[in-house]
Amino acid sequence: MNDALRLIKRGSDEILTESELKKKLDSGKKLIVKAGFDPTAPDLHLGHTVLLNKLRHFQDLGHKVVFLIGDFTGRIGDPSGINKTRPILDSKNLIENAKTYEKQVFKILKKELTEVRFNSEWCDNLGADGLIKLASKYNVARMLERDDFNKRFSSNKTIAIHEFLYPLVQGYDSVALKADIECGGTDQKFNLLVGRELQRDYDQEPQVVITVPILEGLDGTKKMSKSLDNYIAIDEEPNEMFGKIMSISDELMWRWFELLSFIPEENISELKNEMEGGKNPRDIKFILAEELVDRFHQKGDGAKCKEVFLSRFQKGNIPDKIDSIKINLNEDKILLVNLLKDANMISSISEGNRLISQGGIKIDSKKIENPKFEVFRGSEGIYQVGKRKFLKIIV
RNA sequence: GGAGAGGUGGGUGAGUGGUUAAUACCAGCAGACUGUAAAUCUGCCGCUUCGGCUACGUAGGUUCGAAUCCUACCCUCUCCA
Repeated sequence: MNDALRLIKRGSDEILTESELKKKLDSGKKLIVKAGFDPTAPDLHLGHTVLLNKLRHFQDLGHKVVFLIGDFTGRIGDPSGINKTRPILDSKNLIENAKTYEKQVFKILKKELTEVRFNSEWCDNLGADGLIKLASKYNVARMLERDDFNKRFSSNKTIAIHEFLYPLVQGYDSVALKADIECGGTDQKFNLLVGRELQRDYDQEPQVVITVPILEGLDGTKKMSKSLDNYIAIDEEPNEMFGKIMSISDELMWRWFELLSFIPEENISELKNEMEGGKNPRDIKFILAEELVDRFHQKGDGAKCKEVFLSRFQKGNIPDKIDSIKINLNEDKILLVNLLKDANMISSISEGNRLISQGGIKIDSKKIENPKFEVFRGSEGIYQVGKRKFLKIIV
Protein backbone atom coordinates (compact mmCIF):
# COMPACT_ATOMS: atom_id res chain seq x y z
CA MET A 1 0.00 0.00 0.00
CA ASN A 2 2.84 2.33 0.78
CA ASP A 3 4.19 1.64 -2.65
CA ALA A 4 1.03 3.03 -4.20
CA LEU A 5 1.28 6.21 -2.20
CA ARG A 6 4.91 6.60 -3.06
CA LEU A 7 4.19 6.18 -6.75
CA ILE A 8 1.55 8.91 -6.67
CA LYS A 9 3.70 11.26 -4.65
CA ARG A 10 6.66 11.09 -6.98
CA GLY A 11 6.73 14.19 -9.17
CA SER A 12 3.60 15.65 -7.60
CA ASP A 13 3.75 19.16 -6.36
CA GLU A 14 1.01 19.09 -3.76
CA ILE A 15 -1.52 16.58 -2.52
CA LEU A 16 -4.56 17.89 -0.70
CA THR A 17 -4.84 16.09 1.46
CA GLU A 18 -2.41 13.26 1.72
CA SER A 19 -4.28 11.50 4.46
CA GLU A 20 -7.46 11.51 2.39
CA LEU A 21 -5.52 10.13 -0.53
CA LYS A 22 -4.12 7.38 1.60
CA LYS A 23 -7.59 6.50 2.78
CA LYS A 24 -8.95 6.37 -0.74
CA LEU A 25 -6.08 4.28 -1.99
CA ASP A 26 -6.45 1.91 0.92
CA SER A 27 -10.20 1.56 0.46
CA GLY A 28 -9.71 -0.93 -2.34
CA LYS A 29 -12.30 0.89 -4.39
CA LYS A 30 -11.74 1.62 -8.07
CA LEU A 31 -11.25 5.38 -7.97
CA ILE A 32 -12.45 7.95 -10.48
CA VAL A 33 -9.55 10.19 -11.41
CA LYS A 34 -10.48 13.30 -13.31
CA ALA A 35 -8.43 15.72 -15.38
CA GLY A 36 -9.72 18.45 -17.65
CA PHE A 37 -8.49 19.38 -21.09
CA ASP A 38 -9.05 22.24 -23.45
CA PRO A 39 -11.28 21.44 -26.43
CA THR A 40 -9.46 23.79 -28.79
CA ALA A 41 -5.92 22.51 -28.60
CA PRO A 42 -5.80 18.92 -29.71
CA ASP A 43 -2.04 19.08 -30.13
CA LEU A 44 -0.79 17.45 -26.98
CA HIS A 45 2.67 18.56 -26.02
CA LEU A 46 5.33 17.57 -23.54
CA GLY A 47 3.84 19.92 -20.97
CA HIS A 48 0.67 17.85 -20.93
CA THR A 49 2.61 14.67 -20.43
CA VAL A 50 3.67 15.63 -16.95
CA LEU A 51 0.02 15.39 -15.99
CA LEU A 52 -0.70 12.40 -18.21
CA ASN A 53 2.10 10.44 -16.64
CA LYS A 54 0.53 11.06 -13.27
CA LEU A 55 -2.82 9.82 -14.55
CA ARG A 56 -1.09 6.79 -15.91
CA HIS A 57 0.25 6.01 -12.47
CA PHE A 58 -3.30 5.77 -11.21
CA GLN A 59 -4.16 3.44 -14.05
CA ASP A 60 -1.19 1.30 -13.19
CA LEU A 61 -2.84 0.93 -9.81
CA GLY A 62 -6.07 -0.11 -11.52
CA HIS A 63 -8.07 3.10 -11.22
CA LYS A 64 -10.22 4.77 -13.85
CA VAL A 65 -9.25 8.02 -15.54
CA VAL A 66 -11.84 10.42 -16.88
CA PHE A 67 -10.35 12.49 -19.63
CA LEU A 68 -12.67 15.44 -19.55
CA ILE A 69 -12.87 17.75 -22.52
CA GLY A 70 -14.12 21.15 -21.43
CA ASP A 71 -16.24 21.99 -24.41
CA PHE A 72 -18.78 23.90 -22.36
CA THR A 73 -16.13 25.79 -20.44
CA GLY A 74 -14.37 26.57 -23.66
CA ARG A 75 -17.58 27.96 -25.06
CA ILE A 76 -18.11 30.64 -22.40
CA GLY A 77 -14.99 32.48 -23.40
CA ASP A 78 -11.38 32.63 -22.53
CA PRO A 79 -10.49 32.63 -18.84
CA SER A 80 -7.23 34.51 -19.02
CA GLY A 81 -7.19 36.04 -22.46
CA ILE A 82 -8.75 39.45 -22.31
CA ASN A 83 -7.91 40.18 -25.88
CA LYS A 84 -8.69 36.90 -27.54
CA THR A 85 -12.15 35.54 -27.89
CA ARG A 86 -12.29 31.89 -28.48
CA PRO A 87 -13.91 30.57 -31.59
CA ILE A 88 -17.08 28.72 -30.80
CA LEU A 89 -16.65 25.13 -31.81
CA ASP A 90 -19.46 23.24 -33.41
CA SER A 91 -20.05 19.67 -32.46
CA LYS A 92 -18.41 18.41 -35.61
CA ASN A 93 -15.19 20.18 -34.76
CA LEU A 94 -15.39 18.92 -31.24
CA ILE A 95 -15.63 15.34 -32.28
CA GLU A 96 -12.69 15.85 -34.60
CA ASN A 97 -10.63 17.36 -31.80
CA ALA A 98 -11.60 14.62 -29.42
CA LYS A 99 -10.48 12.02 -31.93
CA THR A 100 -7.14 13.73 -32.30
CA TYR A 101 -6.79 13.75 -28.55
CA GLU A 102 -7.58 10.08 -28.34
CA LYS A 103 -5.06 9.24 -30.99
CA GLN A 104 -2.33 10.99 -29.03
CA VAL A 105 -3.35 10.38 -25.48
CA PHE A 106 -3.18 6.62 -25.70
CA LYS A 107 0.54 6.85 -26.24
CA ILE A 108 0.51 7.35 -22.49
CA LEU A 109 -2.84 6.28 -21.05
CA LYS A 110 -4.35 2.83 -21.05
CA LYS A 111 -7.37 2.71 -23.29
CA GLU A 112 -9.33 0.24 -21.23
CA LEU A 113 -9.11 2.39 -18.13
CA THR A 114 -9.86 5.71 -19.77
CA GLU A 115 -13.19 7.34 -20.36
CA VAL A 116 -13.44 10.43 -22.57
CA ARG A 117 -16.25 12.78 -21.58
CA PHE A 118 -17.44 16.27 -22.49
CA ASN A 119 -18.69 18.64 -19.84
CA SER A 120 -21.43 20.02 -22.09
CA GLU A 121 -23.09 16.70 -21.35
CA TRP A 122 -24.32 17.98 -17.99
CA CYS A 123 -23.65 21.71 -18.31
CA ASP A 124 -26.01 22.17 -21.22
CA ASN A 125 -28.88 21.04 -19.02
CA LEU A 126 -27.93 23.42 -16.28
CA GLY A 127 -29.70 26.38 -17.86
CA ALA A 128 -29.75 29.90 -16.50
CA ASP A 129 -31.41 28.64 -13.33
CA GLY A 130 -28.78 26.08 -12.64
CA LEU A 131 -26.04 28.55 -13.39
CA ILE A 132 -27.45 31.08 -10.96
CA LYS A 133 -27.77 28.42 -8.32
CA LEU A 134 -24.22 27.35 -8.93
CA ALA A 135 -22.99 30.94 -8.81
CA SER A 136 -24.70 31.46 -5.47
CA LYS A 137 -22.49 28.85 -3.90
CA TYR A 138 -19.40 30.98 -4.04
CA ASN A 139 -18.55 34.60 -3.31
CA VAL A 140 -16.41 37.34 -4.72
CA ALA A 141 -13.96 37.55 -1.85
CA ARG A 142 -13.16 33.87 -2.21
CA MET A 143 -12.90 34.17 -5.96
CA LEU A 144 -10.36 36.91 -5.55
CA GLU A 145 -8.21 34.51 -3.62
CA ARG A 146 -7.29 32.95 -6.89
CA ASP A 147 -3.84 34.10 -7.72
CA ASP A 148 -4.36 35.45 -11.21
CA PHE A 149 -7.63 37.14 -10.29
CA ASN A 150 -5.94 38.66 -7.32
CA LYS A 151 -3.05 39.94 -9.37
CA ARG A 152 -5.27 41.39 -12.01
CA PHE A 153 -7.58 42.92 -9.45
CA SER A 154 -4.84 44.63 -7.52
CA SER A 155 -3.12 45.88 -10.65
CA ASN A 156 -6.38 47.29 -12.01
CA LYS A 157 -6.73 44.88 -14.90
CA THR A 158 -10.03 43.72 -16.25
CA ILE A 159 -11.76 40.68 -14.87
CA ALA A 160 -14.89 39.79 -16.75
CA ILE A 161 -17.73 38.37 -14.68
CA HIS A 162 -17.99 35.23 -16.72
CA GLU A 163 -14.46 34.35 -15.79
CA PHE A 164 -15.79 33.62 -12.34
CA LEU A 165 -17.90 30.90 -13.86
CA TYR A 166 -14.85 28.95 -14.87
CA PRO A 167 -13.81 27.60 -11.51
CA LEU A 168 -17.46 26.98 -10.65
CA VAL A 169 -18.23 24.99 -13.74
CA GLN A 170 -15.01 23.08 -13.40
CA GLY A 171 -15.91 22.30 -9.83
CA TYR A 172 -19.36 21.25 -10.87
CA ASP A 173 -17.80 18.79 -13.27
CA SER A 174 -16.34 17.02 -10.28
CA VAL A 175 -19.81 16.82 -8.76
CA ALA A 176 -21.28 15.45 -11.97
CA LEU A 177 -18.56 12.85 -12.27
CA LYS A 178 -18.38 12.07 -8.56
CA ALA A 179 -14.65 12.41 -8.88
CA ASP A 180 -12.47 10.90 -6.19
CA ILE A 181 -9.32 12.58 -7.38
CA GLU A 182 -8.60 15.49 -9.64
CA CYS A 183 -5.21 16.16 -11.11
CA GLY A 184 -4.02 19.36 -12.73
CA GLY A 185 -1.14 21.78 -13.06
CA THR A 186 -0.19 23.91 -10.09
CA ASP A 187 -1.87 26.86 -11.83
CA GLN A 188 -5.13 24.93 -11.52
CA LYS A 189 -4.95 24.59 -7.78
CA PHE A 190 -7.70 27.08 -7.05
CA ASN A 191 -10.10 25.58 -9.56
CA LEU A 192 -9.42 22.13 -8.22
CA LEU A 193 -10.14 23.23 -4.69
CA VAL A 194 -13.47 24.75 -5.72
CA GLY A 195 -14.42 21.24 -6.77
CA ARG A 196 -13.92 20.06 -3.22
CA GLU A 197 -16.18 22.75 -1.82
CA LEU A 198 -18.93 22.10 -4.30
CA GLN A 199 -18.83 18.39 -3.74
CA ARG A 200 -19.29 19.00 -0.05
CA ASP A 201 -22.31 21.14 -0.91
CA TYR A 202 -23.73 18.28 -2.88
CA ASP A 203 -23.07 15.83 -0.05
CA GLN A 204 -20.25 14.08 -1.78
CA GLU A 205 -16.95 13.14 -0.32
CA PRO A 206 -14.55 15.86 -1.51
CA GLN A 207 -12.06 14.90 -4.17
CA VAL A 208 -8.39 14.73 -3.42
CA VAL A 209 -6.50 17.39 -5.32
CA ILE A 210 -3.15 16.56 -6.83
CA THR A 211 -1.12 19.22 -8.56
CA VAL A 212 1.84 18.60 -10.81
CA PRO A 213 4.51 21.16 -11.70
CA ILE A 214 4.16 23.26 -14.82
CA LEU A 215 6.73 22.52 -17.46
CA GLU A 216 8.59 25.50 -18.88
CA GLY A 217 8.57 25.71 -22.65
CA LEU A 218 11.43 26.01 -25.12
CA ASP A 219 12.13 29.58 -24.07
CA GLY A 220 12.94 28.36 -20.59
CA THR A 221 10.75 30.79 -18.70
CA LYS A 222 7.14 30.64 -19.77
CA LYS A 223 4.78 27.73 -19.38
CA MET A 224 4.82 25.43 -22.37
CA SER A 225 1.80 26.18 -24.49
CA LYS A 226 0.67 26.12 -28.02
CA SER A 227 -0.30 29.76 -28.07
CA LEU A 228 3.18 30.83 -27.03
CA ASP A 229 4.63 28.54 -29.66
CA ASN A 230 7.24 27.25 -27.26
CA TYR A 231 6.09 23.67 -27.28
CA ILE A 232 7.02 20.25 -28.57
CA ALA A 233 4.02 18.22 -29.68
CA ILE A 234 4.14 14.57 -28.75
CA ASP A 235 3.44 13.50 -32.30
CA GLU A 236 6.11 15.76 -33.68
CA GLU A 237 8.36 14.32 -36.34
CA PRO A 238 11.25 12.55 -34.54
CA ASN A 239 14.10 14.65 -35.90
CA GLU A 240 12.19 17.82 -35.23
CA MET A 241 11.50 16.69 -31.69
CA PHE A 242 15.10 15.74 -31.14
CA GLY A 243 16.37 19.03 -32.52
CA LYS A 244 14.02 21.08 -30.42
CA ILE A 245 15.09 19.29 -27.28
CA MET A 246 18.70 19.96 -28.20
CA SER A 247 17.88 23.63 -28.55
CA ILE A 248 16.87 24.17 -24.95
CA SER A 249 19.31 25.91 -22.68
CA ASP A 250 21.65 23.92 -20.50
CA GLU A 251 19.81 25.24 -17.49
CA LEU A 252 16.37 24.21 -18.67
CA MET A 253 17.70 20.77 -19.47
CA TRP A 254 17.83 19.87 -15.80
CA ARG A 255 14.26 20.93 -15.24
CA TRP A 256 13.16 18.75 -18.11
CA PHE A 257 15.14 15.84 -16.76
CA GLU A 258 13.32 16.28 -13.50
CA LEU A 259 9.81 16.51 -14.95
CA LEU A 260 9.94 14.43 -18.10
CA SER A 261 12.59 11.80 -17.75
CA PHE A 262 11.94 8.43 -16.17
CA ILE A 263 15.57 8.12 -15.24
CA PRO A 264 15.90 7.63 -11.48
CA GLU A 265 16.80 10.73 -9.53
CA GLU A 266 20.13 9.34 -8.33
CA ASN A 267 21.26 8.91 -11.91
CA ILE A 268 20.29 12.45 -12.73
CA SER A 269 22.41 13.89 -9.97
CA GLU A 270 25.20 11.70 -11.20
CA LEU A 271 24.89 13.33 -14.62
CA LYS A 272 25.02 16.72 -12.97
CA ASN A 273 28.26 15.78 -11.31
CA GLU A 274 29.68 14.63 -14.60
CA MET A 275 28.88 17.96 -16.18
CA GLU A 276 30.53 19.82 -13.36
CA GLY A 277 33.48 17.54 -13.88
CA GLY A 278 33.79 18.86 -17.42
CA LYS A 279 31.54 16.62 -19.46
CA ASN A 280 30.01 18.29 -22.48
CA PRO A 281 26.42 19.35 -21.63
CA ARG A 282 25.51 18.55 -25.20
CA ASP A 283 26.13 14.88 -24.60
CA ILE A 284 23.94 14.93 -21.52
CA LYS A 285 21.22 16.65 -23.50
CA PHE A 286 21.52 13.81 -26.01
CA ILE A 287 20.45 11.39 -23.29
CA LEU A 288 17.28 13.36 -22.62
CA ALA A 289 16.49 13.83 -26.29
CA GLU A 290 16.98 10.15 -27.01
CA GLU A 291 14.80 9.04 -24.15
CA LEU A 292 11.92 11.27 -25.15
CA VAL A 293 12.05 10.49 -28.85
CA ASP A 294 12.12 6.80 -28.01
CA ARG A 295 9.12 7.18 -25.77
CA PHE A 296 6.90 8.91 -28.29
CA HIS A 297 8.12 7.08 -31.35
CA GLN A 298 9.82 3.76 -31.82
CA LYS A 299 12.52 2.54 -29.54
CA GLY A 300 15.78 3.24 -31.32
CA ASP A 301 14.51 6.32 -33.14
CA GLY A 302 16.30 8.50 -30.65
CA ALA A 303 19.66 7.05 -31.61
CA LYS A 304 18.90 7.55 -35.28
CA CYS A 305 17.98 11.16 -34.67
CA LYS A 306 21.23 11.68 -32.88
CA GLU A 307 23.13 10.49 -35.97
CA VAL A 308 21.17 12.83 -38.18
CA PHE A 309 21.64 15.67 -35.77
CA LEU A 310 25.38 15.19 -35.62
CA SER A 311 25.82 14.98 -39.34
CA ARG A 312 23.54 17.86 -40.11
CA PHE A 313 24.72 20.38 -37.60
CA GLN A 314 28.23 19.38 -36.88
CA LYS A 315 29.28 18.67 -40.43
CA GLY A 316 26.80 20.97 -42.07
CA ASN A 317 25.31 18.25 -44.22
CA ILE A 318 21.89 18.61 -45.68
CA PRO A 319 19.29 16.17 -44.43
CA ASP A 320 18.60 13.15 -46.59
CA LYS A 321 14.86 13.40 -46.33
CA ILE A 322 13.58 16.65 -47.78
CA ASP A 323 10.04 17.50 -48.78
CA SER A 324 9.62 18.52 -52.35
CA ILE A 325 7.19 20.82 -54.03
CA LYS A 326 6.35 21.65 -57.63
CA ILE A 327 5.75 25.26 -58.52
CA ASN A 328 4.14 26.08 -61.85
CA LEU A 329 5.42 29.18 -63.60
CA ASN A 330 3.55 31.45 -65.95
CA GLU A 331 6.80 32.83 -67.32
CA ASP A 332 10.07 31.20 -68.25
CA LYS A 333 11.76 32.44 -65.13
CA ILE A 334 11.02 33.78 -61.70
CA LEU A 335 12.80 35.90 -59.13
CA LEU A 336 14.21 33.73 -56.37
CA VAL A 337 12.43 35.70 -53.67
CA ASN A 338 9.10 35.29 -55.41
CA LEU A 339 9.67 31.59 -55.77
CA LEU A 340 10.48 31.19 -52.09
CA LYS A 341 7.39 33.14 -51.21
CA ASP A 342 5.25 30.94 -53.47
CA ALA A 343 6.78 27.88 -51.85
CA ASN A 344 5.94 29.28 -48.43
CA MET A 345 9.53 29.22 -47.27
CA ILE A 346 9.41 32.91 -46.42
CA SER A 347 6.50 35.08 -45.40
CA SER A 348 7.23 38.15 -47.49
CA ILE A 349 9.47 39.40 -50.28
CA SER A 350 11.07 41.82 -47.87
CA GLU A 351 12.02 38.99 -45.60
CA GLY A 352 13.59 37.22 -48.57
CA ASN A 353 15.65 40.24 -49.53
CA ARG A 354 16.78 40.56 -45.98
CA LEU A 355 17.81 36.92 -45.82
CA ILE A 356 19.77 37.21 -49.06
CA SER A 357 21.66 40.25 -47.83
CA GLN A 358 22.49 38.37 -44.66
CA GLY A 359 23.69 35.31 -46.51
CA GLY A 360 20.91 33.10 -45.26
CA ILE A 361 19.72 31.59 -48.52
CA LYS A 362 21.36 28.74 -50.38
CA ILE A 363 20.52 26.69 -53.44
CA ASP A 364 22.23 23.30 -53.60
CA SER A 365 24.52 24.50 -50.81
CA LYS A 366 25.64 27.53 -52.82
CA LYS A 367 25.05 30.84 -51.12
CA ILE A 368 22.97 33.28 -53.14
CA GLU A 369 24.03 36.90 -52.79
CA ASN A 370 22.24 38.58 -55.67
CA PRO A 371 18.78 39.80 -54.62
CA LYS A 372 17.73 39.70 -58.27
CA PHE A 373 18.70 36.07 -58.69
CA GLU A 374 16.40 34.29 -61.10
CA VAL A 375 15.34 30.70 -61.37
CA PHE A 376 14.45 29.20 -64.74
CA ARG A 377 11.64 26.88 -65.65
CA GLY A 378 12.63 23.24 -65.79
CA SER A 379 15.19 23.41 -63.02
CA GLU A 380 15.14 21.74 -59.68
CA GLY A 381 17.19 22.21 -56.56
CA ILE A 382 17.50 22.02 -52.82
CA TYR A 383 16.61 25.40 -51.39
CA GLN A 384 17.79 26.30 -47.94
CA VAL A 385 16.57 29.17 -45.82
CA GLY A 386 18.55 29.72 -42.69
CA LYS A 387 20.11 26.75 -41.02
CA ARG A 388 17.20 24.39 -40.84
CA LYS A 389 14.59 25.07 -43.46
CA PHE A 390 15.07 22.84 -46.47
CA LEU A 391 12.82 22.26 -49.44
CA LYS A 392 13.28 20.70 -52.81
CA ILE A 393 11.60 22.89 -55.40
CA ILE A 394 10.85 21.85 -58.94
CA VAL A 395 9.87 24.61 -61.32
C1' G B 1 -25.29 59.21 -13.72
C1' G B 2 -20.77 62.67 -12.49
C1' A B 3 -15.27 63.62 -12.45
C1' G B 4 -10.57 61.99 -14.13
C1' A B 5 -6.63 58.67 -16.50
C1' G B 6 -5.54 55.78 -20.58
C1' G B 7 -5.73 52.66 -25.55
C1' U B 8 1.36 52.98 -29.75
C1' G B 9 4.49 47.65 -34.11
C1' G B 10 4.28 39.84 -31.51
C1' G B 11 4.87 41.55 -25.87
C1' U B 12 6.44 45.44 -22.24
C1' G B 13 6.72 50.47 -23.04
C1' A B 14 8.95 55.77 -24.82
C1' G B 15 7.38 59.59 -27.81
C1' U B 16 2.76 65.28 -27.16
C1' G B 17 2.92 69.13 -34.55
C1' G B 18 8.07 68.29 -38.84
C1' U B 19 15.31 64.20 -40.36
C1' U B 20 9.52 59.57 -36.50
C1' A B 21 8.60 53.34 -40.34
C1' A B 22 8.28 55.55 -34.83
C1' U B 23 13.52 55.35 -28.54
C1' A B 24 14.52 51.17 -25.41
C1' C B 25 13.94 46.22 -23.66
C1' C B 26 12.06 41.16 -24.61
C1' A B 27 10.69 37.77 -28.21
C1' G B 28 11.79 36.42 -33.45
C1' C B 29 15.23 35.88 -37.74
C1' A B 30 20.24 35.70 -40.06
C1' G B 31 25.56 35.48 -39.68
C1' A B 32 30.03 34.43 -36.80
C1' C B 33 31.91 31.46 -33.13
C1' U B 34 31.24 26.99 -30.32
C1' G B 35 30.08 22.23 -26.98
C1' U B 36 24.19 21.90 -29.88
C1' A B 37 19.27 24.64 -32.95
C1' A B 38 23.18 26.02 -25.35
C1' A B 39 25.93 30.53 -24.00
C1' U B 40 28.30 34.82 -26.25
C1' C B 41 29.09 38.47 -30.18
C1' U B 42 27.38 41.16 -34.76
C1' G B 43 23.53 42.47 -38.02
C1' C B 44 18.35 42.47 -39.24
C1' C B 45 13.53 42.91 -37.45
C1' G B 46 5.80 46.69 -41.79
C1' C B 47 4.87 45.82 -47.13
C1' U B 48 6.58 46.78 -52.06
C1' U B 49 6.45 45.84 -59.19
C1' C B 50 12.03 49.91 -55.03
C1' G B 51 8.44 54.76 -57.96
C1' G B 52 6.22 54.38 -53.43
C1' C B 53 2.32 52.41 -50.11
C1' U B 54 0.11 51.34 -45.37
C1' A B 55 0.69 52.04 -39.95
C1' C B 56 0.19 54.52 -33.32
C1' G B 57 -8.38 52.04 -30.54
C1' U B 58 -12.42 53.46 -34.74
C1' A B 59 -14.45 57.34 -37.92
C1' G B 60 -14.11 62.20 -39.36
C1' G B 61 -11.78 67.30 -39.00
C1' U B 62 -7.81 71.35 -38.46
C1' U B 63 -2.85 72.01 -40.76
C1' C B 64 2.04 72.74 -45.94
C1' G B 65 2.69 68.70 -42.35
C1' A B 66 -0.51 64.72 -36.92
C1' A B 67 0.87 58.94 -33.11
C1' U B 68 1.00 64.00 -31.32
C1' C B 69 -4.29 69.37 -31.85
C1' C B 70 -10.11 69.20 -32.37
C1' U B 71 -15.00 66.32 -32.66
C1' A B 72 -17.82 61.90 -32.25
C1' C B 73 -17.85 56.87 -31.16
C1' C B 74 -15.82 52.11 -29.03
C1' C B 75 -12.96 49.84 -25.13
C1' U B 76 -10.13 49.65 -20.25
C1' C B 77 -8.99 51.60 -15.37
C1' U B 78 -9.67 54.97 -10.93
C1' C B 79 -12.68 58.01 -7.68
C1' C B 80 -17.66 59.72 -6.42
C1' A B 81 -23.07 58.38 -6.58
